Amino acid sequence: MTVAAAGTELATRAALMAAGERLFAEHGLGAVSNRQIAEAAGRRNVTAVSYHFGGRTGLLRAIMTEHGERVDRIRERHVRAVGDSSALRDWVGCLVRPVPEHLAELGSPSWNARFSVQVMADPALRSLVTEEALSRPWLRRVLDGLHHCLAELPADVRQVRGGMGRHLITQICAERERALAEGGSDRHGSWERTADALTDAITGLLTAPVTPRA
Amino acid sequence: MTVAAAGTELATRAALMAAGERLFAEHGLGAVSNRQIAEAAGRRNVTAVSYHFGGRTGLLRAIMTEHGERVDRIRERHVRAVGDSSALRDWVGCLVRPVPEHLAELGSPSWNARFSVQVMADPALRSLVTEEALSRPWLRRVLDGLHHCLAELPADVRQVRGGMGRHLITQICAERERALAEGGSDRHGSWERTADALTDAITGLLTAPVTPRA
DNA sequence: TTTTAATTCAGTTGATTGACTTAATGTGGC
DNA sequence: GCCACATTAAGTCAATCAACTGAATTAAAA
Repeated sequence: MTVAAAGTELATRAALMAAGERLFAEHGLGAVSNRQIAEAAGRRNVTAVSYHFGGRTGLLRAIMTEHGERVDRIRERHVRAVGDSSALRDWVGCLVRPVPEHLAELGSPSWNARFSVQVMADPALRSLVTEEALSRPWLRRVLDGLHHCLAELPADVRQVRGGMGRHLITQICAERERALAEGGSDRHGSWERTADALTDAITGLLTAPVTPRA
Repeated sequence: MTVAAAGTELATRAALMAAGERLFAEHGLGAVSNRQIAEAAGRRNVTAVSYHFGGRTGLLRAIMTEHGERVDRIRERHVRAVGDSSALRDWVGCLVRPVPEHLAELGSPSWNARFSVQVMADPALRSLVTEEALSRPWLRRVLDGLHHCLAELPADVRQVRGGMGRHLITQICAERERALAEGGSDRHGSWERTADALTDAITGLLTAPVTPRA
């Protein structure tokens, strides 16, 4: 691959990824064909997705990886900032904040949060998401920190509540993204307030008293 | 429509609804055609969905309505039991418990929780779900009760946290349903424990302290 | 300039889709 | 026995899809 050729290739790849992300977020995975993505990306070659990504799954994976890496880089900063804190809220912040901060960086309208919801909802692609997420080292570090703070919580409860936190981050960010895209209301501070709201809620959720089993 | 004809029609309608619910839950809305539903329902008439429900949306609506009514009937019992309690946890219970109880009644494997996630995830059908949900009188009654208990919470926070509760119920029940269908582990008590876990978590989430805006 | 490889593109194939049409089936009412 | 009607079946239709083919285009390298 030559340098300039790489340049054009990357331009097309990026255009396909952006178009795919947007269309998937707007209409759902099942309602968008590879043709529509290529056309929305301004290519008259309907096989562009197949050529550049080997197929639909390759495109999805590329989109997820790009955002996943950027989010993990933000998360690294947060982890370094909290050091070895043993305050639960610090670690919840490390879990939550990178996501809305990333979305704020993307500007408005962003599509990534809604895209993620679509991929998560697809029974065949579900595993792809968790696999991709758990490959991020700084996320794993945060999960360790949380685990440490919640040592006294029964293992099964900790497990379930962790899943709740994951769902909350994904879904609430998608909802806010949707609201921002539609209403276009106060963009400044919106993501910060979302981060606060999620941190509050997830901290409360994790520390809630456990009803003893009957 | 004659009586016996109605009998056969209902059998086919029910078969189509069951098959559709299962296929949608397993593979996602976009991956299942009306033909496949008819075939899975044991009909060689590929236009059965169109004939009985007027189309895909009609089938989805019928499935949602059926379960929605049954859940609301369970919720009625819970509301009558708590009376005019002012304890938050009672009202959270009224919100949460009807769903896992309904799923427990359906037996294993059930598909409704995963089906609901699929419909909720579809950008075009989202409104259909909330519209259907808010048409249930006992759900509205519960929302009033919750609102009353959370009067001191800022309106926007109450709004967002209510959405969090909704997502949690939907997503966690779907996850448990999936686990039950795959692992088939201890079915007895599983839904009860899910109800407890959700009630604990949502109560904690709703009562968490609110970070003041900067 | 010529070569070379990456990329784009138009066109084809075979399968699948939802919507539609028409005929066959079966059932209750007369 | 016969009719009217709801239901099922079977076949057709145009549209759309992903995958593939081979030619045209592009631009760097020789």
